Amino acid sequence: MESLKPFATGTRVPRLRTAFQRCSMTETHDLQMVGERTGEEKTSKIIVTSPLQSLRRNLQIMATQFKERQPTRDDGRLKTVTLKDIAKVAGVTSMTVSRVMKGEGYVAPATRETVLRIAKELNYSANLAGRALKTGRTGAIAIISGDLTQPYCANIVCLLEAQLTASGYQMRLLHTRGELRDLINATNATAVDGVIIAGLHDLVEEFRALDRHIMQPCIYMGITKSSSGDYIYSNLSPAVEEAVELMVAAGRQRIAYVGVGVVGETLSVFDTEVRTRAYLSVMNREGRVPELIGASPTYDVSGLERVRILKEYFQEHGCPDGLLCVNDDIAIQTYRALMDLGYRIPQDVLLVGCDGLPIMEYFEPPLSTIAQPMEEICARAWQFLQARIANPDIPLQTTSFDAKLVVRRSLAS
Amino acid sequence: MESLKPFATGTRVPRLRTAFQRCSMTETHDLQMVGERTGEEKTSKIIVTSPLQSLRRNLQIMATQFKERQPTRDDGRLKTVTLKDIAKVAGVTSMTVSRVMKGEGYVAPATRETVLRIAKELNYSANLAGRALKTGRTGAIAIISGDLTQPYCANIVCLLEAQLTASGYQMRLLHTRGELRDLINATNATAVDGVIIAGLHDLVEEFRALDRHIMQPCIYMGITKSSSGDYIYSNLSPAVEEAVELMVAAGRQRIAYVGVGVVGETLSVFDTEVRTRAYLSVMNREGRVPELIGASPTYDVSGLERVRILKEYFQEHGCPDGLLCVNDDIAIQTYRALMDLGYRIPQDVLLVGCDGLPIMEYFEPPLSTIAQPMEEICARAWQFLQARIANPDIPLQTTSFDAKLVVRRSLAS
DNA sequence: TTGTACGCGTTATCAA
DNA sequence: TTGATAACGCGTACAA
Repeated sequence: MESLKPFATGTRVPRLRTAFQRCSMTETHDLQMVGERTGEEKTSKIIVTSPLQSLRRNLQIMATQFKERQPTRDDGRLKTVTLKDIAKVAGVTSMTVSRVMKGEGYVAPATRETVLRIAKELNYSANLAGRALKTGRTGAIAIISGDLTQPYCANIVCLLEAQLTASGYQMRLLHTRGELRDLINATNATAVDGVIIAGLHDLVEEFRALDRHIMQPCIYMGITKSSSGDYIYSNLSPAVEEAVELMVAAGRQRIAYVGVGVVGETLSVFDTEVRTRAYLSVMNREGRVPELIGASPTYDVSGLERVRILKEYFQEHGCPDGLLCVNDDIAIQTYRALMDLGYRIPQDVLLVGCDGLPIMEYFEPPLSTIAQPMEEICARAWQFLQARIANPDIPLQTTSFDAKLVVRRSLAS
Repeated sequence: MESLKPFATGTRVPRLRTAFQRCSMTETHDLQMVGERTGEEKTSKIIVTSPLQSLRRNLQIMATQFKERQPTRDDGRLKTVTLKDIAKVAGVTSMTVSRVMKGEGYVAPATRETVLRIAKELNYSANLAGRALKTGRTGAIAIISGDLTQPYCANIVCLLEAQLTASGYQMRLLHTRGELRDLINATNATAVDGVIIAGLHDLVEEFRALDRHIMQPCIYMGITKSSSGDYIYSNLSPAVEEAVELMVAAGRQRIAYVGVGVVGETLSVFDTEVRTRAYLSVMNREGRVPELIGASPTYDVSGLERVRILKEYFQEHGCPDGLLCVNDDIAIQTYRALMDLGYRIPQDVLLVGCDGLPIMEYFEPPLSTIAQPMEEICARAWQFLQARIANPDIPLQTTSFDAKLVVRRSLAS
């Protein structure tokens, strides 16, 4: 490791300690571009120092696609290229062009080629509004999801987006912080061919009570079943039970469940779901005393406030030696509370979350979690929805997937 | 703390250790619903044990909104209620109904009331395709964002969604893992009134080279400026310099920068941006030797692979005593690498990330970061876009916001 | 204050 | 293999 001198900003970096000194990727390209209408020529130099292949491929695209912006019409609206424009240039009718574009019906090969060339030159792209008006299909799917800032929801949206895009559909993301009624109305006002409801763990029950008002085919993804519509069910129970049994096997005495809701004479509705039931069931089977901890009275409480609540609880009641959290968010908040109070994981407390967030692995110690097979679930949801759209009268479609316990150091004593 | 007996699943929980034992929220509601066409009556009991007020409000909605699904037409398409349907019932023309719905033009109060009542009864919602076709406005905005599984992007999308929704616009989320060309094409094919480009840190330069092909008004949000279009600029330099100066003041000798890209004779394009420049500049000013560490040759490398690369680097070259990371993701990956190798933060290494992700605060020790004022940035972006849509010919709109260093324990020696 | 006529861009249908 | 026609639902322009 040689010693280096300081240098001014903007100068080349001489020699640095570096993990990647294998190759210098610098290349210079002369990029020639010709405007289609004006015939104007442009040349610009581009220096590529990037290993990302797509950049190099894009140089070609830039060269071939260079074109001026379309002129605007007198009324200020952008003049877009329509089927008729292409038809006029090609000397055919818009119907022929339509057939070529859709790839359906009989068109003479020569005609097809001409039309395609012109369409490309004019940079044609179909007006979806016109098509939707005629066909009644918008080629879009609404996704109703929970708060995207929850990585769990973001992940679902991402996976679904990949699915839809692959099938040539677009995604409309719906999400409201307000009344569910607004969400339902928004859904109906949104021109889509179908709806997927996902990641609304806390609201799904309420939502389902209103979903008769959604006019489009509708698929549920989640941890509750439905009697009225297609759904994908995530079965968390086996993994929850496995986690508790691991804690028992590790000799832990006081195994508690951290959830959302008010714990009173009756469990809060928020927690009368599958995870809580599984926890209570296995605790009963093991002859243990259940302990329910409310980290947050409702879902709309900030993370730091939950940390405060949990610290208060642990200070007042002492800390259990095994903690099962309703989701990874709360597991992370519990982690923070435990750290603040000086507890050690896993020596003093075992900790496990639920959702399978990748971030869990990065904490010290790495945090265990219960993971759902999200890729498969999302793929299946899209499959169900496509089938339902194609034929609204097919019988009820349902599947369930088992979640899997991911054991990391936070669960290994 | 009394001792408790186990109980069977599904029974009431007798008495539990609990943080919230204040109140039992159980209420029972009889819900009466009447079908509008059939006159059929339904009653169901709902038990509310939730503190979430919206649930209670929704009971009323359910009662008033109950309605059967619309019948389907012979051709299978869902029969939707149109302006004409309402007009027929109300004994007016569709134009009158249109005026009422848009709230524009003169309509007699009595007529308006009748129309509104009927529209509500028929559960009318406007066909966006028809409106878009006529007006050329879709009421939708495309957001081109990076990978939503990056919390940074998810946050932006969330904030923008709130902005758009508040203005009565819808959001179309565009994102491709493939060629940028596809993304551009998708943008044009998507019927939207405008585009916001955000969170494409790694690709924004490439993208900008192609953005002439985007037909709609377009706003950039990011850490690079543009000469050709409206943009919001996040100025990270002052905060980066502040972080380095803090490390210097703390007596740290070897202050390195962890970024993405290949470090060779020339810095990779990925890292020839504002953060790297600010780092190099302040190191130069302080008379220090810069050290650039490539955690990942390109952006599409998995987090765990980056951890591996970083560990390899630290094992080979030893560990710097101050680390500045290009973003929070990489800061978290660096954290994991340091933990695996037994380094202590902040005793052995000071660590700071960049993005202002909330999750940073939950690590032990809490990790410092550089935060952009995202709410303001997103609000401004939407403001710019609205202005540009209203009048495409207004002069270039630009603003810049300074990022702020958030000092936590990882930066306090 | 309300109505008539027309066209936005596309495609289904039928005719040639 | 291609063309003519009509219609999808809405809103602008103008007439009454």
